[in-house]
Amino acid sequence: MTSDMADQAKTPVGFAQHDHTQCVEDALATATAYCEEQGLRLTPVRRKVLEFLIKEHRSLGAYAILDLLRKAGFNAQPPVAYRALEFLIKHGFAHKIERLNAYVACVHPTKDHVPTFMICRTCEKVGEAHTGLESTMQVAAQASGFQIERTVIEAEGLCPACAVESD
Amino acid sequence: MTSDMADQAKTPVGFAQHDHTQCVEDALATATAYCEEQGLRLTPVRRKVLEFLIKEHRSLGAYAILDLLRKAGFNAQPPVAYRALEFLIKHGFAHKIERLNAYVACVHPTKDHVPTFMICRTCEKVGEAHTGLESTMQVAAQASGFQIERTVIEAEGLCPACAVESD
DNA sequence: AATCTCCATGTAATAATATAACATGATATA
DNA sequence: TATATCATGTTATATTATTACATGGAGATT
Repeated sequence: MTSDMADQAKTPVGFAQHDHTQCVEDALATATAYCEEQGLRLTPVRRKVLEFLIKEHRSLGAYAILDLLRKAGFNAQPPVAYRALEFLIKHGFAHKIERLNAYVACVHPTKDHVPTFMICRTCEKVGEAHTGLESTMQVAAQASGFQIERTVIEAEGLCPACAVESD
Repeated sequence: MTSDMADQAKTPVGFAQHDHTQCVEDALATATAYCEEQGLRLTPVRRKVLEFLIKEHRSLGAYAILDLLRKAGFNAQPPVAYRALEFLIKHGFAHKIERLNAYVACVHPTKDHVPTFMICRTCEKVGEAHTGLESTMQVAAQASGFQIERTVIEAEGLCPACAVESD
């Protein structure tokens, strides 16, 4: 394990302090470059949805995204939002939080990984960590002959800031 | 770790062969006894819903349960099913599978635990294993100051039987 | 026994999340 | 330009879940 990975496990992005403007720009730039390189079409709707997600470190429901799209002038119906999300998820720019039926931007898109989400029940921020738990799961699964194709790992509780407040 | 726990990790209940009639009876008896002991009311609807869940080693959606209730003569509306499920989950007799928005009976009710679900995408059976992953998550969470209150761990893929078929 | 309280259930209405199906439009390439 | 492919527009509807309020039933208190 590199020290960089250890850092990630310790500080789920989203709770840590950081230059958020930069964070948003970087993520959009990365996505743009990656799509260019892969011949993927980061169309206006898709880009806009990604932007909405990156701007928050919270998850957004599909209909919240739809509202934002409308406010941005995209006179959109549900399938528009769902299709954009489908694209973003498929190519690793976003994840679905199953516990919330909602969506978040991925903190390090384009890399294949199994995210562990930490969902704050108070401020609704969502942090993405990488704990390597999936390898343990693989071991357990293989022992019983189960072939894992996708893994959902989500923890719900209090983020550092909200935990302090509730003392 | 006891050898009993190791066995559980290796054979998620649901995929292993077993005497299912006995399995159902035992589970209902355990639930009945536990409710008696705790002063909980395992009413007809609640008991029936638990029975439906135990009979399957698959998850059932709330509306599937509702249909079964109706067929069993319970002329029921959605809140009836959701309230029964709420009771069963609260007291450890059932779990919600977030990935599927569906519900399964717990394989060893009344014990506090963090289940790991293995969901077969073909036959839809759901196995419940216990991998101890939550302690690893606790460590990762504590390092960043996050307080975990609830954990969702679900893997989706092919169960042993379906994996063989798809070869 | 009457009444009270608590919990559970019955019922109607609606909210929130998601998809199906088909028409139209845009882009790239032969 | 023709054509194939992918993306979007649009309507309708499916699926999952909750709110709100009325009714009922069992045990405790008087």
